[in-house]
Amino acid sequence: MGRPPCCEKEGVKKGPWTPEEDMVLASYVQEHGPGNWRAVPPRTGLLRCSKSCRLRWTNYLRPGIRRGGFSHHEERLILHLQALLGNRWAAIASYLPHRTDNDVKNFWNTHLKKKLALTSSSSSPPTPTTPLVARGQWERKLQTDIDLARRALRDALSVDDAASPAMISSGPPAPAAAAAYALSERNISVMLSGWAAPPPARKGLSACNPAAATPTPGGAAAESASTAGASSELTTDCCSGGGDSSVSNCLPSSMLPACDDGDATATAAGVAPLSAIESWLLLDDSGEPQLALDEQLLDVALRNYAF
DNA sequence: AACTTGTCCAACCGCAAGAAT
DNA sequence: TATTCTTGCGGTTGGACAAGT
Repeated sequence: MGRPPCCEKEGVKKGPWTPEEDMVLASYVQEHGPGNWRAVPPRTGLLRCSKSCRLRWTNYLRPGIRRGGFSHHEERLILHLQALLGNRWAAIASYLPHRTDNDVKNFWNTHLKKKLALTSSSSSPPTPTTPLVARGQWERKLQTDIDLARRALRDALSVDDAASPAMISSGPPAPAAAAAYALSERNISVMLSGWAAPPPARKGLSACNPAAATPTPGGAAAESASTAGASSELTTDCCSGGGDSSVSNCLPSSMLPACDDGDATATAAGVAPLSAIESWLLLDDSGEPQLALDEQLLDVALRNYAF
């Protein structure tokens, strides 16, 4: 039997969400917590399908989401992570605490892709001595070049918040037309700032990485928990024991701990454990110049990206 | 001023994976 | 074990807006 549609097509509203709908959805999630999206439309009276509700929440209403331009550090981070992970936007976004996968994806498609295209076209084309590195080859290479990867990742993850654009509360000036709505959106975020419903223990990513998959109470909390939670994303595959293991292949097995009871307990208690990968990243305090590594990683990104 | 072209991004669609039954 | 349900993810689209002609 084929998979049924997520919702009835008739009587379902599509298109942009109105502030009123946002308020209804935000209020519902505030009261019941995210999850069981199937129940949201009938319970709230929203003429939206469950999928749309979930998407609206995760991409827009969820507290702590940063809107506006990407900083240089974020840009570099995306470049590096895209070279490492490919188009796994959710995984990449998990390293950018206040960005959604949709935002990262859009930013990649509208900015970085072109940037890379320009850079690659202006630089010397691949020659027989610099063959295009297939992803699998790159991953194998990375596996044997852990030190390079470690330093590059650490560098990429050292996002300087001071250099980042302001958060929602003091975000970049919005177009006048959107100002009113931005205000209501802001209000919703403020309203939800105290939201503290415990994240439901769900499968895979959610279980290992509550910060990335579920809202955390307040921006500060989300910020503090995000990095460790995000890093746990890399352990998801090993936890679930399935799926694409390319990330696992990139890293030594010792850096990919199982989701043991200790981790689970710490996560459940709201204390994000220092993940193995972060420990790994923090090991090297040599403080060597990172510019060359940046260039190497960018080179990898350029060669890895097929036009 | 009117039209065309380009950019940005919110939202939709379909697939896959995991959980539930 | 098989089937169904629910959610997450990545690719793509459509509309609003800006810039250019």
